[in-house]
Amino acid sequence: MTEELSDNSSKRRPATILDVARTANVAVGTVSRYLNGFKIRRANREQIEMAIQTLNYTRSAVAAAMKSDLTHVVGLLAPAFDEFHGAMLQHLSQAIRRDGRALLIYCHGADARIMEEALDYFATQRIDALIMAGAEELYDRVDKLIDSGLPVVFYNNDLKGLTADRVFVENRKASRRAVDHLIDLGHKRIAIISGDLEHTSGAERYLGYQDALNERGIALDPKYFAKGSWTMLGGSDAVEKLMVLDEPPTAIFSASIPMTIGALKCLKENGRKVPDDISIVSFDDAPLFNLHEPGITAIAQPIERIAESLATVIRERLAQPDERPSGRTINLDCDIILRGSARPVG
Amino acid sequence: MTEELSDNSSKRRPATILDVARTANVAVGTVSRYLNGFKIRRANREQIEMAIQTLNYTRSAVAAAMKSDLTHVVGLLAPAFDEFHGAMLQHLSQAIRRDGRALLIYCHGADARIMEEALDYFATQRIDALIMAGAEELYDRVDKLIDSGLPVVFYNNDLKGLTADRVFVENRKASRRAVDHLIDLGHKRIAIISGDLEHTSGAERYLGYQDALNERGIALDPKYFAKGSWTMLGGSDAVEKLMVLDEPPTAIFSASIPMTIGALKCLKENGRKVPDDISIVSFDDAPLFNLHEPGITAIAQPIERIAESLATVIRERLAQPDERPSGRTINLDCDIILRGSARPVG
DNA sequence: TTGTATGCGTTATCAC
DNA sequence: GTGATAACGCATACAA
Repeated sequence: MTEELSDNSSKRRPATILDVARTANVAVGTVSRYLNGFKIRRANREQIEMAIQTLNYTRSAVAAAMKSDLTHVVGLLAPAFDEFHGAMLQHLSQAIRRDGRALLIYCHGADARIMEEALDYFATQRIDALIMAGAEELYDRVDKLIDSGLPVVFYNNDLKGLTADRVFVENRKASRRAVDHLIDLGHKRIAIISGDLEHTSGAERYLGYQDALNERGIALDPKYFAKGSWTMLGGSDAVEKLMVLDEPPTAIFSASIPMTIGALKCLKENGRKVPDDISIVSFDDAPLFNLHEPGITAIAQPIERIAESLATVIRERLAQPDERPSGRTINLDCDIILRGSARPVG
Repeated sequence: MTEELSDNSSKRRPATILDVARTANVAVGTVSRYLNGFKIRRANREQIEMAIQTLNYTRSAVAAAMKSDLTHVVGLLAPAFDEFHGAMLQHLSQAIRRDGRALLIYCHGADARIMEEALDYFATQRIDALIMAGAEELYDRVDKLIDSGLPVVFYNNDLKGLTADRVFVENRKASRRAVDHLIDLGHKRIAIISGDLEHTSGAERYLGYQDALNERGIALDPKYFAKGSWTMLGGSDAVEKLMVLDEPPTAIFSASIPMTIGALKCLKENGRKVPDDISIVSFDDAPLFNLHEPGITAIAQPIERIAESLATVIRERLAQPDERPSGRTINLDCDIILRGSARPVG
């Protein structure tokens, strides 16, 4: 009975805008106006500030969201948080922080069921925007989400046909440059450890590989195509197959960090020296690639600029809630970092 | 004027529980009960399910949160998303997903101002629980948060004196084992590249270093203490100082991955071979440490179990909202992974 | 079991 | 500028 009154330390409900209004002797509207940065009478402002202090008032974003339909939360659907996604997340988080928002993250580990679950969760949570790598299986559901008014931004992998913003890197161009580099060094038997071709980034990296070979008059040889499925295990399996070929490749282009690591591991276990026995170039750079002996020549995505671009796109989209144009696409260039893992053939 | 009616594709407001009730010819209460998994009449259930389908209804977590005071969102305040935090985040995210929750993340980059900003943001968002590494500067504010009823879980660094749950690893014991290993190999001039001693994890790792030396009768020599401040740059600076000593160390214990990388980089640039010229052991393991030549002997934190423990602690705490006991502490053991970077002295 | 009515903490729309 | 009041969408106590 007296419980509720006596126990005022642990379960006391937080002060509301109403409490503040009462304590400050003003109307709730006035407090609300103050909180939202509108001009109010000076005397009132001081009263309100004092009341907020004494009551320890914190405005409830959830109640505010009911009216404004804005949660100040941005969803991020990502497969994992490896080197690339970790770095990306860090910069992204810091970038949208400046707009008063934060990231609500869902990690799906390439499981389609979890992706759908994530979409449901995000829909329920009424996030302001969604950042995700496209996945064909999700077309209908993402379409619905977009249709319901949720701004979506794709990165890494496209989901074509949907009205959304997009931030990508020039996968094809960069891959071509990487393979060009190998050709420049005299390599002709160049293998690719490819990501999933259903992913646009996987497909484009393969196309870049193809471009380079075509342009330099080197015939595309299917036996030098090894699927690595983006994973470390896939990378080592791929190298395993490549090594037993009659004419094994003299150089490898690996389409991602985990696959590169797998490849290096397999090479090492089989006593193949990089770059003496075989050259390798990796798409995506890792801090330790520089320290590895030899240093791993790699394509570096401009992670910071990707994050900045994502933040900018979202900021601008959310600043004009009514517009719904066809969506913009940003394409960022990558750098190639020359280190020791690729050397002249022979 | 007719705008609102004609434009029913882009701006149509989402269906509410009320719409569902109307379409299904039942009362809102019934729909609510259905949504929350209570038993209702079969015919009604079918009507409701159909209505939800046709109306494309998605329950609003924000409205629900107003009543229940539960947002199903857990805050995570982290300094960065490097190897350790990235892996941790991934497992944590997947673990709490099973409880229907997701992580709202704020990245502070060791900036106290941003940490406070994060706390404010989290308070406003009415998260269900907060996971964070302790930081002395935040004592008062976190205290207030806890006092207001927010369950807090500390990891990595403690913030002593607060009533909260805690999930840590045995930093001291593991560090001692690492240094023991070096002593076993005959090293006597063993340096530590230390993290920040204000952080409990930094302090404990130092204590473990000290324990090992003490127990084996090796005098603690202040010139072998080098502060690395957790960063890569700090790591290389520390090694720089160590190398110009009259009697440089024959072995180094580095208290974190970035510092280890910095140390290796500096060693390499100065032509010092690991382990021929100097041995090194790292606290925290990285995937590429295995590939490095030589492999880096490292202490591996049980990241998955940390994540699981955090998830469990939160699950249980949230299952008993009324209890407010003194908080439990979980201490997890680390593994030491022997590779080639430490070898007998001489 | 089901329907009704009220409250959760804000913001926005009015008159004043 | 300010004060009163009506939503926002859901959950729930209570009556039926």
